[in-house]
Amino acid sequence: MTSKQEFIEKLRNSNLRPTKQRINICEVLFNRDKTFHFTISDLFNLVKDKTGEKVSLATVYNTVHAFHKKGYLKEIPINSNQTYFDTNVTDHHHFFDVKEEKLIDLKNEDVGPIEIQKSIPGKKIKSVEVLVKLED
Amino acid sequence: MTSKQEFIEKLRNSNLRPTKQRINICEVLFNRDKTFHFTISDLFNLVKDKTGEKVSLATVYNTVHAFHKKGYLKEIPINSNQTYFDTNVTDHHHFFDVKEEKLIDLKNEDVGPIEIQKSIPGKKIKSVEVLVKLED
DNA sequence: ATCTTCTTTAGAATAATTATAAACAACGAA
DNA sequence: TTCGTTGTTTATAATTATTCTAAAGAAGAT
Repeated sequence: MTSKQEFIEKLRNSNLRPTKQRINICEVLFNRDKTFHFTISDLFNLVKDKTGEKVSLATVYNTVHAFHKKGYLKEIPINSNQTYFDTNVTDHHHFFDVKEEKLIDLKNEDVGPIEIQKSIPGKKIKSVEVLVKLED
Repeated sequence: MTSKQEFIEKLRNSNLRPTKQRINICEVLFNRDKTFHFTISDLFNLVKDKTGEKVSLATVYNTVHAFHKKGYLKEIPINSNQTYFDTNVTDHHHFFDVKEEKLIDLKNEDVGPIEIQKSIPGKKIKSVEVLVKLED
């Protein structure tokens, strides 16, 4: 069970004051067992459903972006018109079930080490992400 | 050098009639040596610059989508507000220069073999793609 | 308490994409 | 070739995701 104190700490670390609305957002994001893949729209609706309190869309965007910047959320690249985020911020990869449009986590040990044998002068590697598409 | 006949064939295979506008689009897309990464907006501007003839944005969208559906173009998943396409439809990997918002192809031999040690019952792997983000 | 600074919010602004519908072009049969 | 059918182009409107704005309200420090 994740405590309110942890939420407040996360918010403070992200340079956000712990307001009622933001704590409700944390409740939906982090008070769960399994990793959570979501769009802003998903989150917006879940906050209302789970806490019974309305939060404005702008607050959801603002909070998610701050968490993302701080590294408490990870953005996931899939072909979609909406941006997906993930509460699992460890270095990991994804299956994407093309038919069902569903994301599935891959543990780091599920994918062998990836060697990049090319470099661009003046640039360094920020991240390496693998997307494995699945079909029937 | 790619011929007009090839463009017409690609268009017909995609269930599109070969019109002047669509052939102009093909000219920009396929009449080149190296692989081409683009957004719809890039393509729209290049058609005007390269052929001297204006094409409506709607026609560009419609043609690109048909080619994508048929497999003549590939969509590249990057975290961006715009959708990127690639004329290289083989399985391959990418660098993405986050600052300059530019895609760079990685040859298959630039990336070591990738082992996926997990499987989902009833599903098989369709593709494995790596996106390497670069920063300064 | 009080003052400053940050936050919330509804609604407006923006940007990418998709839909619409009227004028027009390609196709194919006679 | 001509004509009817069907697909296409286009400007523009509609839609959708996201960001911005500015006024009212809440948190933090003293």
